[in-house]
Formats: sequence, C-alpha cells, structure tokens
Amino acid sequence: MTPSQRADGTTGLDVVDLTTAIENFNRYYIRLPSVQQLSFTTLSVLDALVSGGPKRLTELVRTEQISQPGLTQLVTRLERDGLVERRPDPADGRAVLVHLTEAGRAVRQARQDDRERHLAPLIARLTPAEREAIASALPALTRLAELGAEAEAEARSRTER
Amino acid sequence: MTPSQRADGTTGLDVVDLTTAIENFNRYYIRLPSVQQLSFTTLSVLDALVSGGPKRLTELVRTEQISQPGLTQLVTRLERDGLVERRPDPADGRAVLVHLTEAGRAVRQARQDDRERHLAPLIARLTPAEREAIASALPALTRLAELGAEAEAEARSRTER
DNA sequence: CGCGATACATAAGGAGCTTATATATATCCG
DNA sequence: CGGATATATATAAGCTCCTTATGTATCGCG
Repeated sequence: MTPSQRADGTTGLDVVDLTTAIENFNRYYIRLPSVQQLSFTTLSVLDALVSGGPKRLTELVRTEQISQPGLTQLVTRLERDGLVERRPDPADGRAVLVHLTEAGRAVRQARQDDRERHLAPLIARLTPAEREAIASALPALTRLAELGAEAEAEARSRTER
Repeated sequence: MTPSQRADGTTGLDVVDLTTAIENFNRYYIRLPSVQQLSFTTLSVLDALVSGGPKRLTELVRTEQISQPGLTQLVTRLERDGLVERRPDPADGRAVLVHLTEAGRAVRQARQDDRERHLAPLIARLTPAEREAIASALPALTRLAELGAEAEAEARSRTER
C-alpha cells in the first residue's frame, strides 16, 4: 500500500489507497453468495423501497443510475417474482407507484441476515483496534457517498434538459 | 444509523452498519462512469495481471470467483479488444498464460485516473478528521477482505473434489 | 382544444454470466 | 512403456440484465 502522504503535502487520504482497498473488499463482498441471487441493482431498488416507501419509476431511475427502460424491465422481473407490485398513482394517470410486497421485504431481510452470517465470524477475527477503525470510518464513508450522489445529480442537471 | 453497541455487549463494529455504509458507497462508486466501460470482473482481472504478472486461466478462476468457462469467455473478449494476449505456457502444454498488453495497462491506468478525478474533489470536501478516519480504516478493510477470501477458499476445498 | 412535455412500455440487440460437455495434455501406476 | 485418471482450457446453449431507439398514454398550459 502506498503511503498516505500526498505529493502536494496534504496528509490524510490517498485516492489510490482508497480505491484499492474498496476494490479488494468488493472483490470479496460483491460476490458474497446469497440464498436468492439478486443483482446489485435489484437489491439497491429493494433497499430504496424499504427505506423510502413506494416510489415512482422515474424517482427510482434518478437514484439507481440505470436507464428508464432498464428499470421498467427490472420492475417487471421483480413483479413476476412477487417482490413488488405496480399500482396506479391516483394523482397522475401516467405514473406507476412501485410497492414492496411482504415477500419483497422478506427477501431483502433474508439477504441481510445472510451477509451477517458471513461477515460476523470474519469481524470477530479482527483485532479490537481494527474493528474500531472501521466503525469510525463508516460515517465518513457515508458522507463521501452522499457527496458523490450530489455531484452526479448536478452533472446530470447541467447536461440534460 | 444504528449504534455500534451490540446486544451481546461486544463493542465496535456492527455488521449491519458496515453493510449499509458499504452499499451506500458502492451505489455511487460501482457506477462511476468510466471512459471505457468495463465490468467489475474485467477490471478485477486487469488489476490481478498488473499486480501479479501473467497468470494461467486456472489461477484467475480461483481469485475472480466466476466459473472457468466464464473466465475463458472474458479473456476471449479482452483478447478481441487487444487488452490481453494468450500465450502458451512453455512448462505445460495444456495451460495458457494470460499476458497484459500495453493497451490493457493503459486502459486500467486511464480508469484509475478517472476515479481519481471523480473522487479527489469529494475527498477535499471532507473534514480532516473524516479523511483520517477513512485512511485509518483501510488496512483493516483490506484484512477483512483477505479473511473473506480465505474463508471462501476453505469452503470451496471442503465441498469440491 | 391542441401541442409539447412527461411517464412508462416495448422491441431489438449485446454483454456477461451459468451449466453441461468436449478436447488436449499431463501424470501416475502397474 | 501404456493406459487410466486428472487437469487445463474451450465450446455450446441458454438466461439475466443491461443498452438505445421508439411507441403510447396522460398531463398541463397557452
């Protein structure tokens, strides 16, 4: 791992160190087998519905970073599998509200439990200092992701429409 | 975010906190647009070849967690695009050594630069404490990934052959 | 009302994975 | 040494999940 001292004198966080660590982690994490096998985007949509309630397709398109037809198809598959339901939006005849079903909620929870089963024993093998270091970084990582999402949204609003 | 105090009294790192943070980060990070669009696995293979030199298909299959035919096809696409070359292994007539080409090296570097361009301004907006927190966590995250890879390897060796 | 904008769906095509199976070379053992 | 078995890779068929291009219905506004 390269040192975190930057050439310009800034101390702290080197981008290459970050991306390297994240990618090494993801190489393991992304492929964590799940009982049901659901794509990254699928889970992301289920997460969005769990935390934010029913949403329009358009709304999901904005956050999920796939094309609108791609999302329509994803929702169609999810509906076929009984994980979500399409319901008309009473306020707008063009729109559709995507509702999570109980089965959808259960699937997401099952997969959460699954990850927990895999990761918990590994975390137990870390030193207390390592655990503390990761725990301390999570709020900052979350904020970094938020900043990234904002930047994306801005970039989109400048180029489109 | 739930508190990091576990019900069993263990302090430190809650699995749900970790997976939530990682997934929020990945939602942004994974989809970071790249000039060339390369799949996660593709980049992972290029990374492996950059850091470890030419490798057999079999060797890549072990680390990349995709099936052997899947990897053969991936290498075929990479070869078609001029990013790698297949060369015979002088020591084993059955084997193939996958070599990175200059173009392959350049593509990987371009994408590394790309991520740097995207992330650097975001990192600059974090507080010094946040940057420090993330930097301090990276070695632990790396170790967590290593433990995960080991566990996977063990699980495989128990079930297969 | 009619016209542009918006929300979603459909169609066609390609990437990238899977399992099952084939082929070539290596290795081991009597 | 020769044949059985194991190993390294390739091919085939099929599915998921994305893309772009385009179609259709509804909304809102002058």
